[in-house]
Parts: sequence; C-alpha cells; structure tokens
Amino acid sequence: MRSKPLKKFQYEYPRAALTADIVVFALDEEDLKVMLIQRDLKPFQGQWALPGGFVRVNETLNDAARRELQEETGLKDIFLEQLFTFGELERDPRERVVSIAYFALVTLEGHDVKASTDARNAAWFSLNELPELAFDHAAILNAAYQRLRGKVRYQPIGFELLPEKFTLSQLQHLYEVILDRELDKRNFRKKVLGMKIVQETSEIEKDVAHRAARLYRFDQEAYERLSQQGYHFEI
Amino acid sequence: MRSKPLKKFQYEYPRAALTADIVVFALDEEDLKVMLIQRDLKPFQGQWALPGGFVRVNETLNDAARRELQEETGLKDIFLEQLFTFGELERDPRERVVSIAYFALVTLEGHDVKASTDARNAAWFSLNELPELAFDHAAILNAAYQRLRGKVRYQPIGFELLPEKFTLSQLQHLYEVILDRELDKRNFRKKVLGMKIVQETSEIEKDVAHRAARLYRFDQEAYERLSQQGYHFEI
DNA sequence: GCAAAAGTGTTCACTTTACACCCATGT
DNA sequence: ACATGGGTGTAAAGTGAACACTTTTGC
Repeated sequence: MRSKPLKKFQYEYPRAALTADIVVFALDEEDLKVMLIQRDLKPFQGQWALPGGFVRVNETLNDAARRELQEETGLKDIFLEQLFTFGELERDPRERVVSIAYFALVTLEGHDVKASTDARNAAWFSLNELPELAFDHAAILNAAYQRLRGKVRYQPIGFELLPEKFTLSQLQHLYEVILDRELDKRNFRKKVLGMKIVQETSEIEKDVAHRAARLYRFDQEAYERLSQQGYHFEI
Repeated sequence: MRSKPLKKFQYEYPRAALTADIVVFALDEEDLKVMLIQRDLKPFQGQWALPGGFVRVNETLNDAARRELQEETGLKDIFLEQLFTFGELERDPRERVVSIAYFALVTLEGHDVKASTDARNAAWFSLNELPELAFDHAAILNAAYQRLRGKVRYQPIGFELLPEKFTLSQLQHLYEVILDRELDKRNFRKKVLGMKIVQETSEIEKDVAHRAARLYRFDQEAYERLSQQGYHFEI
C-alpha cells in the first residue's frame, strides 16, 4: 500500500469538503425509477448511493454535477437543476461534507446506461423498491421526489421524461405516476391540447396490438412565447 | 502590521470557502425593504452587501445563517429558509467561495435593528432604490425576490411580514406590494376569510384618523389541520 | 369477431371576476 | 361636515369534474 500524497493545501481555518449528488429520475412503462450506484469504497462500501462526488475547486457546481453524473453513470446532456444543499454536521462519518444536491430527468430511450464504460455499478430502482441508501441519501432522494411532484404541475418539465414524440396517453400516464392519482382521460386531453404547447405530428405509434395513437411533440418555443405573455402552465 | 497566523489546516486537494448570505425582507407602509450592510473590509470596502459570512466547519448551514444575521444586524428568531447555492468561479475576487443563500422574512415592529450593538452599518433599502451591491449579491437578491413572489401565493408565509395582529387591509396591501398588482377588496376579503386560517380578534386598530379596522391573527394550527386534510392554500 | 386502447362532448357545480355604496371615526 | 379608509352582496363568465360510447387496429 502506498503512502498518502503530501497534503499541500493549507488554510487558516478548517474547511468542509463539497460534493454534488444527483437524483436522476426516469420513467418506464410501470413507474418512476431512480438511478443509484453501488459504492466500491468505504464508507458504506457495497451499499447503494446517489451518483455524485467531490466538487473541484475550479469547476462550478453545475459542472461538477454533470461531470460526476457522466463519470459514474454515462448520462449526459440531460435536464439538471439544483435542488437543495445539505449541510448537517454528521452527514458523512469521515469529516464535514456539504453536499449540493441536484435533480435530473432523463428519457430511458437513447440514454443507455450500460453503454457507459464505468457504469457496471449503476442501476435503475423503482421508487417503491429502494435499497437502504448510504449517508443521508434517502432524505435527499425524498426531497427530490417532493420537488418533482410539486414542480411537474406548474412547469412543463414532465416532457423531459418522455421521448421526443409521445402519445397523449403516455403523457397522462406520466402525470398519474408522478402525482400518484388517476386523471380523467377526456379532461386531460382537453386541457393539454387547449394549452397549445404540444404539437401534433403526422406520425402514429408503431407495433402496438391495438389502434395506434397519434404522436405529439412538446413545443418549447410556443411555451416560451406564452410564458412571456403571462401564461401560466398548470396541470 | 502583524504577520498572518500559521495556516494549520491542510488538505489533499484545494477547497472552496463556504459562506452563508441572507436576504432579509420586511414591509413598511410603502413597499418591500431589504436589509443591507456596508462592508468595512476589502474587497468591495464601503459598498453595500447582503449580511452573511463564513460557515464554520462545525456548524450547520442554518446555524451559520442565523449566527451571521444576528452578529451583523441583530435580527434573530425570524423566518429563514434556504434559497439557492451560488457557486460560480469568480464570485469572489480573492478565491473560490461558494455561498449558500437564504431568504428571511421579518416584521419591522419588534425587531429594531438599531438596538443591535454591531449594526451601525446595517440599513433597510427599498427594492426600487437599491445601491450597487458587492459580489454577485444583486443576483442573489433577485433570486430571493422571485422566490418570495412565487411562494407567497401558495404558502402562508406572508404573515411573517406582518405583526401578530393585523387588519385585512394590511394583508391585502402586502400581497399587492409583493405581487405588484392591485387586488379587489371584496374578493380578497371573501377569499381570505373563506380559508378559515385567520382568526378574528376582539381588538381593533388604534390611532387612525378614520374608522378603525378589526384585527385578525394568523391561525397556524388551523392551517396545519387543513393542510393535512389536503387543503391547498392559494391567493 | 374480439381484445385493447384511441378518441370524442355535454352537463352541472363551483370558483373567479367585476362592480358601488353606506358606515364609522377623527379632525 | 368632511375626509379617510372599513365593510358589505350579487350577477355573469369561466373553469373544473363527472361521465359512456364509438372507432381503429392487430391478432
């Protein structure tokens, strides 16, 4: 075993270490999933934890979150938003660590986790079947879920969980899973189409054993135009 | 000039310094105010800035925010909530500093800033007449204002800006100032009284040159009871 | 032809908005 | 008596919720 490198960075007062941890949500046919990684180092070796790691002194918090996410799970170019900063004293048994938590949304299609080189320890877990988590990551995950539930109703972020083209039933299912209640099909469609922020495409679903549904796409520009006019998205 | 103390705290990698900065809002007869302090040290010496300072390695982020606030402004026991963490690289010209920003609400009555010992540099500023601010504090302040505007509509935090007993006109004025639009008196009163979370007291306003208004108080318990029953506050 | 999901309107209850006058008090 | 804000109701419009059947497609 080699000796530790020389500790070269000295300060007048002790300093906390800074980490970024990311709660990545995705949606499959069944329910909401979260990405977890299995730790191969102490502490909590072998336990599941949120992807994340130390913030470097010359990178922004956002950059750190994106870098760690890509290194540990292969995910990149996804929706990412700062969530909350966790700073309890005993979060990490080794020393004082303050963590800036992020939450991220991703479509399962086209973001193959297994394709990533260093992701042999990464896996999706259903929110209902979570393993025990390292550190205070259960609390972070919970905060992220609450945020998602709150935010999805008045900001059009749900689309980040769907492929570019989707059916209205998929969209409805998304809201039903996240809000954990059933929605009325006719009222839902009326509302969504009335908002004028989803665009009908000329395509329909493929390979389904029943009538194929029309595909729509989220119209970001229309949304921004309406937003500026004081329009208020709400489901 | 004495020499710097020995730098005793050493780490394997360089670390950012951590600060907590607080945006304190209050309301007077006219409009929304923010508490600022005039810096007596470099950098930005003499310029106005948000109250705040370094987080100690063995105190939580909340504790740091409360401590700094009391040290610099004398304010204590007030509504305080984490806002956002600012981590751009060049926020502070000296070195990498990550700041956890808080926003706070306070009643002007009973929180006399001048009574505080170390607050000779603290003052309230109207949001419309802000001086140039140090660091990225203008951005922090703006984020706090947006948060206040968003949050006040669906959480009963506005009461934190009023004295314990208040008139419905004061409450309406509060929403008009924060949301920056006029509200209809009859509709406002109907809505607020219909929510059953303000309690009529037997008292009335004093020393006004017109008919004295009835005083009400916010009923926290009723609010929590209703919240648990799925009730959703909204103005 | 049957299973499975797509697609489509109307009614009723409730909520939101607009609006104007008399009342109580202090000076 | 007058100036100042306090306090009150109603009607019209708009929004949200409940509800069931026909259509299309693959097997």
